[in-house]
Amino acid sequence: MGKGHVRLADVAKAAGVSQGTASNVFSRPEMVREEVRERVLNVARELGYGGPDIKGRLLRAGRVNAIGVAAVEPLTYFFDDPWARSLMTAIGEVCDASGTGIAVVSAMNEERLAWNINSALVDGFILLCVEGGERLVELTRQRQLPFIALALGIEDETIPAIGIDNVAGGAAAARHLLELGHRNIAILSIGDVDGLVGRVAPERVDPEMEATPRDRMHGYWQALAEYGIARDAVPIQGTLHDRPSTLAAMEALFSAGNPPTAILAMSDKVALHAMQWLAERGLKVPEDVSVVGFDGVPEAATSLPRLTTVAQPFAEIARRSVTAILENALPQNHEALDLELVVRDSTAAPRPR
Amino acid sequence: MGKGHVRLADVAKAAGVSQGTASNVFSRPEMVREEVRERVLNVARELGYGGPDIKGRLLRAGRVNAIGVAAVEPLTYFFDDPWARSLMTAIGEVCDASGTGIAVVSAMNEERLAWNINSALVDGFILLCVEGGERLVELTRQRQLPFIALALGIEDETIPAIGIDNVAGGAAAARHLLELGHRNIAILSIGDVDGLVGRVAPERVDPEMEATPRDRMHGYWQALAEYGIARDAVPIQGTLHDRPSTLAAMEALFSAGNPPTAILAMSDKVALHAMQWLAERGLKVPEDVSVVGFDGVPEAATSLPRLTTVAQPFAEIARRSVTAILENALPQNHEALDLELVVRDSTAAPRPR
DNA sequence: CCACAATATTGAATCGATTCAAAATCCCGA
DNA sequence: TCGGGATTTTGAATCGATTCAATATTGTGG
Repeated sequence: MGKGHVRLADVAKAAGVSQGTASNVFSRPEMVREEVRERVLNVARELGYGGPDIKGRLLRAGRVNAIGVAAVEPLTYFFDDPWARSLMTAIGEVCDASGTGIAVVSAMNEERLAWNINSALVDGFILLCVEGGERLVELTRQRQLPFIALALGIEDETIPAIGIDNVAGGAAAARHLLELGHRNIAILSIGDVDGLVGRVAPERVDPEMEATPRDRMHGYWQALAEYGIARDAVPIQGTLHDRPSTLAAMEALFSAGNPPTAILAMSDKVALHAMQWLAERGLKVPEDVSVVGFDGVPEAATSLPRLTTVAQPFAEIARRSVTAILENALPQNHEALDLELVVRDSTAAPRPR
Repeated sequence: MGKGHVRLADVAKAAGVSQGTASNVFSRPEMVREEVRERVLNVARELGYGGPDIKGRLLRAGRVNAIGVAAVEPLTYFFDDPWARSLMTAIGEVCDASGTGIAVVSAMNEERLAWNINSALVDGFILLCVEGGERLVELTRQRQLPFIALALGIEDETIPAIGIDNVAGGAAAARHLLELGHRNIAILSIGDVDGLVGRVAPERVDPEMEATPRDRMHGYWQALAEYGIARDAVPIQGTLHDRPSTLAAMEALFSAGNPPTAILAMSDKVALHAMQWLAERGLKVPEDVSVVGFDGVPEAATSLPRLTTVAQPFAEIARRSVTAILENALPQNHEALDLELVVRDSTAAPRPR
């Protein structure tokens, strides 16, 4: 910190050995005679030298031993959002095992994002492409480091990515409700486009929605069709994936005539907020209304009632991502991992009427 | 990434300019004639040069523009634990505003922790001293970077730290319950020492507990004493600050005769688990049992019922910590920030009997 | 057309370590 | 005491950029 920063060269000179030897004292101590080693160590202590500076070492080694996780979201996203946290936790587990560090990189604005991506000291990136995925990928490409995109809905097969089978997952969720006997189902969609809040017409889904919610929607529709239910018959309420818009969506759904007996929520976060709204309105889950979430975040397992959801294989996603980057063995094709319907206490047959 | 890594020198040579000029093209473009700039940029593109490598720049500049947050916990802790997350979110907010990155550094074991601390590419550290704080401080000291300790209960005034007034906070929490009329109160303590699980005798608090829970305990006792209640009259159940041990503690508290009408929990996490246990047992909060948490994490504001708690000034702690490190203006004395009692729906007068 | 100021470019030093071929030293048996 | 293999140490090159004093070029007014 101070001015007179001591460096390895200073220690070497003061101890009367070459810089190479001094370096060895710290990085490969077994290589240097004990007597010399001790002398150097002593001098180092006297001078207040705290061991090799990582920056110098880094320049030679070229390896940082850390991976960056990036998203077009504020930094708080990584610690706030249930999905991001589930993923970060899983990534943390893998990194812990391999002694790798994690740097979270994010951005308030475009310009800063570019700068952050370019200056992050990492060996590679995991990209959380929830929003603005294309841009994020483009930016990261320039950095010329290994990266892998998650939650990306893009067709471009040249982008290393790990995906999940959102269509099948959505279908499983809807089918579960249908099998229980529900025929009056409403959908809570997610997205960050302002236009897609409030009642959303089915025609707008394909052109306007991001890939993830779009695929989930198609999954819902697919199962619904199997039971002869038309798209127009299931109301879609768009949310901004936050509490206020979810509450508003529920309000709209239940203030209209013929309220739904079951809700398909495109994320657990939204589902959990919806359940809170229902509880505050005195509606019982699952007796009055069934709710199915999506993602399988830990909160879903401890909510009251515990939430039925479609779980992502977070551990598997994390494992593949981290090893792909660390070993620079990026997947050549887009793999879509399977999701698993986890039935818990938030779904039941509709009340007979 | 391949083998033939292009560097600035290559670009310079290929473009027929000096390395200095080439450097300027990227870092201070206004300094070089447009014609030259364009030529260099073109050559760079052809060669596949992706801009200055951060590692080289770093070595010169010496500044990373990132701060490390460290704890003697696995990496998952930062994304899992409510308290850590609240802090991380607050830190993220401050860092976002100043364009600073965050690296989380942690450790499974001692050895790895030392290595991680020493090799983290950061300008300074924020230390989460929930456990093993002394050791963490010692390790970080060697790195000779600015650091600031949080949640440290240590007397050593030479350690830059930001603390909170746990005694006053604990007293406020207890006083709140006492004012409501509760006289039969139980305490849920927290700690990672195996010995302090289950029923804890008051005598063991001072010698065995970590500073934070110890101070909170003294705060509770202080208020209790004001109302003439002896230490021995309030049962203390130790938890490991996780779900299973909290559930076990509640079990013990309520299976004995004369169950408490109110619970003082030393953290919101524990309080929230306790409330879940109560709900599952059919006990109503606050009608049957009042619960007060500690910390003021966001979950406490959205739980059902919303949790009364003693809130830490997370934003203020984060602001002070980050600016202290970034400006290398570390506090010279231990400041203890005030806590605020936030009364919500989990506390009420005890049922008349 | 020249002197002189303003602007661009160069080249070498620097940041703080690691690495490795070559040189020096050590150790041991003959 | 000497040879020669094993072990240590040295010194210089290298990693990939930035910086800045010195030099070259351009532009302007007289």
